[in-house]
Amino acid sequence: MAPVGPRRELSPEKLIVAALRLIDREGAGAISMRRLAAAVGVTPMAIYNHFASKRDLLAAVADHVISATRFDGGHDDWRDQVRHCFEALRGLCLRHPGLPALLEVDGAAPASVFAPMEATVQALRQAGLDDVDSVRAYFLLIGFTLSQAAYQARAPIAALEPSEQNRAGCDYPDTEQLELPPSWDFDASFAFGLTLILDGIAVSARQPPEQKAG
Amino acid sequence: MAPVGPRRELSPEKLIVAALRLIDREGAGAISMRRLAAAVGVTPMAIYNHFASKRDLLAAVADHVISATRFDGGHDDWRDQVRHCFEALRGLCLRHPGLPALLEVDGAAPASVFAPMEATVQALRQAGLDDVDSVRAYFLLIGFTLSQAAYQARAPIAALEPSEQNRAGCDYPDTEQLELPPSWDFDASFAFGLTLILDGIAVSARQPPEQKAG
DNA sequence: ACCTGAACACCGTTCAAGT
DNA sequence: ACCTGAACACCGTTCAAGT
Repeated sequence: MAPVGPRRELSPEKLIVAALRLIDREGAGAISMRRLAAAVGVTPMAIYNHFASKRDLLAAVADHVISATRFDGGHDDWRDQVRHCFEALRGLCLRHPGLPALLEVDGAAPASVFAPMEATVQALRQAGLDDVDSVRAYFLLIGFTLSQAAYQARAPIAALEPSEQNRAGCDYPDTEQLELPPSWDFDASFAFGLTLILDGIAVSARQPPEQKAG
Repeated sequence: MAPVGPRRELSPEKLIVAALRLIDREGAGAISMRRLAAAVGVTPMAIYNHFASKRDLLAAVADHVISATRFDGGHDDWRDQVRHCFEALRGLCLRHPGLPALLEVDGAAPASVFAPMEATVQALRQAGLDDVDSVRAYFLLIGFTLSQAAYQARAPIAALEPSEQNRAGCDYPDTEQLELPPSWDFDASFAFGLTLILDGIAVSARQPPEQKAG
């Protein structure tokens, strides 16, 4: 006889994975204790043997996703380090479109939000910022990255894309007359913002901005 | 006999004002059709005579707050213009702490989010950015402003402030050893970020950064 | 046109049992 | 230790009446 696996068919890990799949597939708003329970074939109250509350469960889901990622790319240049960190975070958000909304839930932002902070603060110190300015720049970077990702995740449903038909008849003449491409390039928009912030950090740290081609 | 006022004691405006007061006092998560109805002394279903859905109501609340604000300060310098615009938006968020959360609700971000866009795009054109980069910079600015305000509104409840006790034992040595003041100065953090972004825009536009004292 | 009351299909969570 | 089932106090919204 092969030794049987763990008798318990339910576990925190199994719940986390099922919750993440539910969130990725139907959005962060679609998850409920009852739907998650049904998805793993169990009674809603069974979940409470593994998590004290829905909030705790969501925090664990966020932590599971974030702690599986390395934000420190081991780059020498502080710009490369910061770039790597927030491109990794953005990649995470694109693969798990519910993640930004998850981190906005009160108390669901877990200790793991300090992981990208660690990598960033190291880099910004190297750039010449002091402790307080490093944390300030970190909040700017993470706010920018998460809001862009949340916006992108919402865009297809909420029709918030700055495309032609959303701006038509909005009573703001300059906004209406903007010449924008028919579909918004979120990748380019993120790259633009990240470079802009890095240039701003360089100015704060009295370093020259990055060399530009052309 | 003085002419009587409108016979109708319920109106969209009355509902909007009551909803805003409820949101300001108990947070955006505390509002429900039933609680709002009770607050104005009416049956929940009476609201549906004035708004098609809860989402429509929340959008109207956000619109009411935002459209009462002038984001264009009429400044000549593009930096002053952008500063004015986002300081006004931030002031709005501080007076109505539920506003950032409100704008994150799917579809509740109303046409009025284009009001700060108008003032910003005008200024950024003047700075020398093209249409696409102006919109990109606008998204950066509004994402930064709203995320900072949301973070600040959440901080007292969610204990997310980067103060000593929240970072203790978080397994990230550099983060733990940061020398930060015991209470976080959100105003200074916002000012830092705004200046940093303006400097970054200046670099993008190939303009010299702002002159610094000292 | 505007408001009510009952009802439907949901929530998160507590509590008392079962094994 | 772990799971169930019933129940409580909520949701947003539909529907049929009332005026």
